[in-house]
Amino acid sequence: MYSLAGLQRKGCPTFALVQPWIEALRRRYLVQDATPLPENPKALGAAYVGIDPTADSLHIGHLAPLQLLYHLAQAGIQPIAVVGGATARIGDPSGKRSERPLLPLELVQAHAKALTAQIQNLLPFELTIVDNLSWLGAFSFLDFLREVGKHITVSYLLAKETIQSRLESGISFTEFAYPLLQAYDFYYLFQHYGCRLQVGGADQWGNITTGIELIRKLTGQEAYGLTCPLLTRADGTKFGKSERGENIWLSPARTSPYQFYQFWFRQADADLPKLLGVFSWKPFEEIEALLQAHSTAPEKRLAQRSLAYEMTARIHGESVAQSVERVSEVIFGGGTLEELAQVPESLFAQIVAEMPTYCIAQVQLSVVEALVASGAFRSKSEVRQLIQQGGLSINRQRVEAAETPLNAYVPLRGAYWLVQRGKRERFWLRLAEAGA
RNA sequence: GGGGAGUUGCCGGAGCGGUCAAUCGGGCCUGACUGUAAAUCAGGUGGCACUGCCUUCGGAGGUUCGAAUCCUCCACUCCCCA
Repeated sequence: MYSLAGLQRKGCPTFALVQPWIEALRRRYLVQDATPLPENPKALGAAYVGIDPTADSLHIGHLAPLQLLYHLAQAGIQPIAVVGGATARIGDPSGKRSERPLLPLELVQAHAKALTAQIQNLLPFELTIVDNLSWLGAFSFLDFLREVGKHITVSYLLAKETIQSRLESGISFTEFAYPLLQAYDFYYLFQHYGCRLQVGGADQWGNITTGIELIRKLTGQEAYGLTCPLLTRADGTKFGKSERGENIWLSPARTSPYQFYQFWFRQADADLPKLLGVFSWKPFEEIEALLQAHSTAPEKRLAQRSLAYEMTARIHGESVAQSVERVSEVIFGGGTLEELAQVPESLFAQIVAEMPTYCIAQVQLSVVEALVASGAFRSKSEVRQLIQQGGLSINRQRVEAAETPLNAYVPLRGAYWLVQRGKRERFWLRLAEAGA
């Protein structure tokens, strides 16, 4: 038996991780904290990760814990994903500065459906997916207080870092009670699926240990917890958001495959060991070889390319990944306008389909007017400023003056202008047919 | 219930009657150098018909030639006492 108190603080290494199966995860940067774990992973029975359906898609922040599940499944542990149809209606205070608005039931259910499908497609093996609404939904408030609440003291919850940090800014009883719901999930899975391990992001440590505590109180048996680090980049900022601060979603409706691919492709060299370790399904040795090859010629961006391809293929499929990769090569390859114009029709169609495209209705416009009218930019000042700074190119040619008429640039295939904003952002401006 | 402090641009945070579209820092954007990397340096960061004009400093009124700055009311946040 171990002391829970000693395990609650994040970031303090609690003991030596000697088991080889854990060591394999650790060198992939997938381990932040763990309770003492059994030597044989099979003793864990099953492992689960919980995801609350607070949006209609997963984003890449959800991937790391699922990767834990992936590797555990490889080690022979049955993987379970809990879609938190019940808990999403309450709101997890972990890592949140302020109270969250309550989500309507129908919305949560729609989200849960979408996430279930995504999770299923994400892991290459049979996976049990359950919704905690199926057991928490039936619980009456009184029964919950009697059967669950009785076993966890307020002071125990108050000691949690996630609760602590919210005491000043305010936390409702609803969110305060959240850890109990998640604890009960763990208990339920322990009883019904023989699940003894819960995994999650580092921010879930408090909730996980609460579950372990509940299981111990109710059954006298031991359960385990394992968290992966919340990813940060080498410069200390949060990983997983675009430069603009938007999430990178798995749903193509929210983040296009092209943008998804580009996101991975742009990662900094210094972050690659971590990113490949965490996200790639390649064997560790293969990753090391790749990093080695990368370091001899970093300008080739071998590692970024490999990572971007693998992730895009996993999420959006092999053929989309190929297409997006080819498109990126053509668009960023630095080819001249002539080369771009001579691209085969089928590839050109692909390029246009994959990249963001903005439409205008007529050509009798200045560059500035056209870009604003198409919706690509929010204001004319923004475009003018960009031009002034030399950051705007159309059809591979730098725009020198804001008043330049758009038709000073000959459109590709009669209707397309390739717009480059800075060195990374590229999109199409398209002349829409009058009737269309 | 009583007393006090506050609400400014993406964030932090100055400004306390005119010279304020608002110091500064962070973030973000762009350029140079490069490799769609990092670091560094430089510039930019409300809108427009751009040497000018228009709309911004919690909301609504008011005082004044003139307000982010003063007054009144309202809303919200925080702190202290009970």
